[in-house]
Amino acid sequence: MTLVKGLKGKESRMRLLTIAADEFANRGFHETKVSTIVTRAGLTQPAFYLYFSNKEAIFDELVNEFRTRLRKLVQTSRFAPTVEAHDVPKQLLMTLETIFRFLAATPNITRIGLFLAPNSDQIKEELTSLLIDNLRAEQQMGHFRSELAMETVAECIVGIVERLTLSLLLPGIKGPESLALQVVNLLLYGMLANGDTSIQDS
Amino acid sequence: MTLVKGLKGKESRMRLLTIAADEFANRGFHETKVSTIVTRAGLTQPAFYLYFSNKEAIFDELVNEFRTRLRKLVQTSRFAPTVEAHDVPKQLLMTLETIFRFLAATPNITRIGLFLAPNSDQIKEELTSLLIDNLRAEQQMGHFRSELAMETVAECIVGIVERLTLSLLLPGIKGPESLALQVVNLLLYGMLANGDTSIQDS
Amino acid sequence: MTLVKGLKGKESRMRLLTIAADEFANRGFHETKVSTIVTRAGLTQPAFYLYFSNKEAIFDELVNEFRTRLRKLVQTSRFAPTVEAHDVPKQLLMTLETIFRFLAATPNITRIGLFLAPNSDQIKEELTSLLIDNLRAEQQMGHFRSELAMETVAECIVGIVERLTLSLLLPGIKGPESLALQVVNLLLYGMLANGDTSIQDS
Amino acid sequence: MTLVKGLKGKESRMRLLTIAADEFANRGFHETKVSTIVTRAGLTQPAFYLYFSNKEAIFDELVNEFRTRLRKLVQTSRFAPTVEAHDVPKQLLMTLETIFRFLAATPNITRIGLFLAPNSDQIKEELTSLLIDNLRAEQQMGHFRSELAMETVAECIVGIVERLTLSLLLPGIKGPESLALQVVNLLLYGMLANGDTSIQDS
DNA sequence: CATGAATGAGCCTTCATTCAT
DNA sequence: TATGAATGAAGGCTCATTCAT
Repeated sequence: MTLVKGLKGKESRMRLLTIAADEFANRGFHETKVSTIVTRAGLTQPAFYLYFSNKEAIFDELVNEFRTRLRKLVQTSRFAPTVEAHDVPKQLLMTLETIFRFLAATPNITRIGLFLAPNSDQIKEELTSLLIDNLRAEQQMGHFRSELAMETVAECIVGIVERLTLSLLLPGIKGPESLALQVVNLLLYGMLANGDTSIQDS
Repeated sequence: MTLVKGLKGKESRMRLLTIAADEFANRGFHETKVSTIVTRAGLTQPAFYLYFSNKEAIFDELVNEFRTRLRKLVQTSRFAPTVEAHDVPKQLLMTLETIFRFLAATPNITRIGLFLAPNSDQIKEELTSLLIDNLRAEQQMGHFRSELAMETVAECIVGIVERLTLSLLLPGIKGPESLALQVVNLLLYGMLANGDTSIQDS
Repeated sequence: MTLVKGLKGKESRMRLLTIAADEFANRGFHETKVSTIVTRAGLTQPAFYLYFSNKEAIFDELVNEFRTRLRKLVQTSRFAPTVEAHDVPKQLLMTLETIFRFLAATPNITRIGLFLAPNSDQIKEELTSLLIDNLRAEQQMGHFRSELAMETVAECIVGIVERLTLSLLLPGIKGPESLALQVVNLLLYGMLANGDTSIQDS
Repeated sequence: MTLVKGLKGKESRMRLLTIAADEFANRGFHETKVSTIVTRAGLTQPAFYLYFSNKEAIFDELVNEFRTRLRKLVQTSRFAPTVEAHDVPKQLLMTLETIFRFLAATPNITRIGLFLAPNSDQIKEELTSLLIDNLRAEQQMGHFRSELAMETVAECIVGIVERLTLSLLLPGIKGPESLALQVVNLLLYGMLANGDTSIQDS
């Protein structure tokens, strides 16, 4: 007999979610069949509809899980406003590490929320605007160059994060810490060997 | 009667390609129906198979068109190897401008090749490795900081380009020149207001 | 604890019957879902099968309830055989009133037994043949015109009753007494303003 | 080769309609399977959707066909306004004969439109209101008794027609002419052997 | 007396693709 | 160069019903 009433149902639901995440991440929405999910979960088709109203519903739930967790993560890791100038690199580094670690820890819903969801753009926009707030605050405190348009910078950071995630992080080629470090190094200090040339001058 | 033999056929084929690009770009592969393409082209379904062996074939043709054109573009705009240090920014700027202009000029196949194609990763890898070659050459000439791993930097640049393309360029929010300028400014000189702090120090 | 053994079960069963009648009457057999009945009754699906062997069984029980009650009613209100000529209208009036009152009193099972049951024809046939007996007796006593075929007349009366029930009685537009009166008036005296013309003459 | 372009399609469509009418009439909407219709028509399932957008669509088309034809019929057979008193029976007889003949001639769509359609009530209402117009006109010309409420009389006639159709006409037990004659006889002259008793007197 | 959990069976519908003309 | 007509293959979903507790 079951110790906790309703436990078995919760477990079936959970199994379906996990398997669905795996299927969606590796095959995409259309190539993922309800029949496959259900078979892998050791259930039959009607059981699926016991827990989710349709195929889209389970997909959306996964997308929302990613979205919610990402949002919480970014909101939590906001720069402390009283940060000293020499703390900026460390702060940025930690933020990026946190993000990369989260993305690496949940690769399936990352793929779903970041690359597969029809509304992945919204998710990224949300992330971008949270970043913009942080960046602008730093900029007004004089930590970042005033001539940089932070909306664009934020988009760049998001672009960097998503590309590195897809091609280096998720395949396991590089780890979260390594990537965070390189990104900070690139973004803060730029590529040039010496800082004496400015593009505006040319 | 047609003046040039096969002209009408060529035109039908062209129409199908153009409409397909529009449909694929705006709805994705699965949501695009052969029946819709064909109807918009003023043809019937069997006519479609006169020109393309199946739905994937027309999609692939569009992907390849993008891929080929992008490849040509990047190969052409390779950095001249004998470049002077103060030319680096201008060179990078021009390269990025060229790329953004190309992407903005053919928005439909850009969306297809960059975001929809299952092999869009390959396309980006190709772009990345071309970039790596260029960047490494510059680095060895002492123009770029030696501690930067150019494979990662190249990925970052590609990530930046694709994100800015999707969220600012294709929607027409910013133009190619403006974006190129901002990217160069960010990448070359970094974000910090003054360069006296190093992340390694922390 | 329940005072009377099995009381709770009887109540559940009753509740299911009442709700099922409502659902069947308003949606029809196929559009009525066991799940709905059960939910409205505050029970779960398996509980349903504690009381009824299947969906058809509960439907049939409702149909039979209607059938039985109708049969009793009609048998009871049989014409007294020794009726005087001037009592005929009153008798018919009372019979019709009784029927209309019964139908109006239980609208749900009326709808089910009269319009939804696949065997509603049998029910009506039964009613018809009871009517035929009565009518023929009257006819032989010289109260009704001898050239009328009472089988057909009985069908007509049943048709009138069912139509008036559906469109005027159940919606509450007219009451049982009003309808009975009009029907008697029409059936006994006919429509013609004066009786001097006969169809056979034409 | 086909003589008339598009003929084959029209024929397939027609076949589907005819077979569907037969299935619906004999089994009802839910028990009728698209697969059955299509098999009987010598086609496959997708072919069905070439001609009808779904199962309901073909059902509705049959209902509408019945509705339209019935409407036309009744509108056409309207009483001529200048009718002489002694023509009334003949007129009514002809109208009823026409209706019964129509119903008998197309038994399948009759069953569908009159007893199966969810909106069969509307259809009958429409018929009723057309009847009311006719009856009232006659009444005002003094042909029918002024104390009869023609709305109710019309309902009665419709009820008679539908019941006789179902139990005597469609099964082939009686023919249109016979039924029409009996109905007229009953409706016009009433059931009483002599007209000297009035219900109001009792 | 009742429930949590699950299933068997089946139907509608869609879409890319083809055949014959 | 094209069309009218049709199909193969498959997938999502629903519902009545049952098992084990």
